[in-house]
Amino acid sequence: MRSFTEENYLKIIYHLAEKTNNVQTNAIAEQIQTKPASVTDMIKKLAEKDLVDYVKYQGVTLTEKGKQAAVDIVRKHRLWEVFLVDKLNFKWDEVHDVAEELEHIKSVDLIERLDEFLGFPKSDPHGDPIPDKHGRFAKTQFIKLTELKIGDGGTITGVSQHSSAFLKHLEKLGLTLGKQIEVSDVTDFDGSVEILVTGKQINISREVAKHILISTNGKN
Amino acid sequence: MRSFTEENYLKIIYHLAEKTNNVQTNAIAEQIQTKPASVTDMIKKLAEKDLVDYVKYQGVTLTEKGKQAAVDIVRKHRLWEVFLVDKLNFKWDEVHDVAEELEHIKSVDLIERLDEFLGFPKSDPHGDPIPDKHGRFAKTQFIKLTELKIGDGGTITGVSQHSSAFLKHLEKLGLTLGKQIEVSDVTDFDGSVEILVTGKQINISREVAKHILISTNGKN
DNA sequence: AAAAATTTTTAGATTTACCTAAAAATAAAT
DNA sequence: ATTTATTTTTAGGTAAATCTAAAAATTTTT
Ligand SMILES: [Mn+2]
Ligand SMILES: [Mn+2]
Ligand SMILES: [Mn+2]
Ligand SMILES: [Mn+2]
Repeated sequence: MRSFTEENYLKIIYHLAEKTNNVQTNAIAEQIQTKPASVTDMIKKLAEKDLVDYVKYQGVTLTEKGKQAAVDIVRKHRLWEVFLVDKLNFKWDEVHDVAEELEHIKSVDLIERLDEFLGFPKSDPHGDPIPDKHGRFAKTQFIKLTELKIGDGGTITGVSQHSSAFLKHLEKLGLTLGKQIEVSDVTDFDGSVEILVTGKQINISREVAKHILISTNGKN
Repeated sequence: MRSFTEENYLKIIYHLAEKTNNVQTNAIAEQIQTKPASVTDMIKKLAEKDLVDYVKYQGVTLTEKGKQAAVDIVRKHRLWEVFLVDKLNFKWDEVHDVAEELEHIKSVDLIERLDEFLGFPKSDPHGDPIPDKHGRFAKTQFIKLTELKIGDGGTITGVSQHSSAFLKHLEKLGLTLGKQIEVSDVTDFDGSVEILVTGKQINISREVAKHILISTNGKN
């Protein structure tokens, strides 16, 4: 039986490993809101259980077993988020914290039935892919809005920032999942991006654009 | 913020208090699967937080505040059970353990929306009443099947035993919530009860009959 | 009303997940 | 190649929830 805390560590390490191969102690500490010394303690425990490979001072990587466990938690997190949005009418900026709790409920049966009840969704309210029961999922092929050139277009299919403030902001701008956009200009001065969405011309800061993920129609 | 453990103690004390006014240390220990010494420690903590009234060697009673907290957990437990049965097609004997975990999820918003999603159910899959958001609920007026006399009838509206074994047994006998029954005989030898249900005559042990709750039609 | 049995509490440890402060290792800058 | 800065680990401690063994209070029996 894996503890609530162990599960959180595994998930955080998994997400950090998407960026850098070797995950550092301080990075984990920051994410998990704890001190580096505590992280070292927990890492030793996870290594003891063969969930991570650990070389002193060199950071950690998840073992196959650890990766499986982490993906399983990610699966639960995202399925619960779908449930909250699709069935309980939560907004996409309101679901993360509750899902953080729900993802630790233990029953396998529960999550399989929930998956079925939701119609086996492929992605969560933020466009992130939902692993199937074997932990498999298609690697998403999104590009950042900031990588588009003037004249390029595509569909908003994800976000790389899940803070409530950011998501609320996008909602207000009408930049939700599925919307078609086209880049009409990029301001030299501050790098802000002018885009065309649902017939309107709007300007968004580079900071915002950076976290909007686009799937191009393959036409560019 | 109340811990998982504190919540479990409050709920157990609440349920025990339905039987006896002053709840004893050993009774709590048995229910919570721990040792009396541990219970004493926790009781002191709960008393410190004004959740229970405690007199050494005299057991505990919930304060108004403690009762509120306990009823809130019971509400969550029962709503989740309804969700599992109505939406995820769990059987009534499969839901208790998962609900034990789900009842500790913290968001108030979540539970209000879940309540609405389920259509504000008044009772759970075992016939137990679901408190509303203010903790109010009608006191159920069931009688035990064993209290019926020969010729008396009524509707099965609850059970006072939630073990999977018991519930599966009832299911097999066709004794589920809502079924009309009538007592046709009581065996002198072992006190077993012969009942008429959906046209069939069946015999159930006194032990089983004791845990079946009946609402009479007021005709007796 | 004493003695015996039961229940409850205290005392002292253990485990898990943290912490702070200081030491050790690694990386970056001069 | 040293020195300096940063990162990571160790050492030693704390709080929550548990435990065992023993003491104290209460209840039951004689
Ligand atoms: Mn999330
Ligand atoms: Mn998400
Ligand atoms: Mn239950
Ligand atoms: Mn129930």
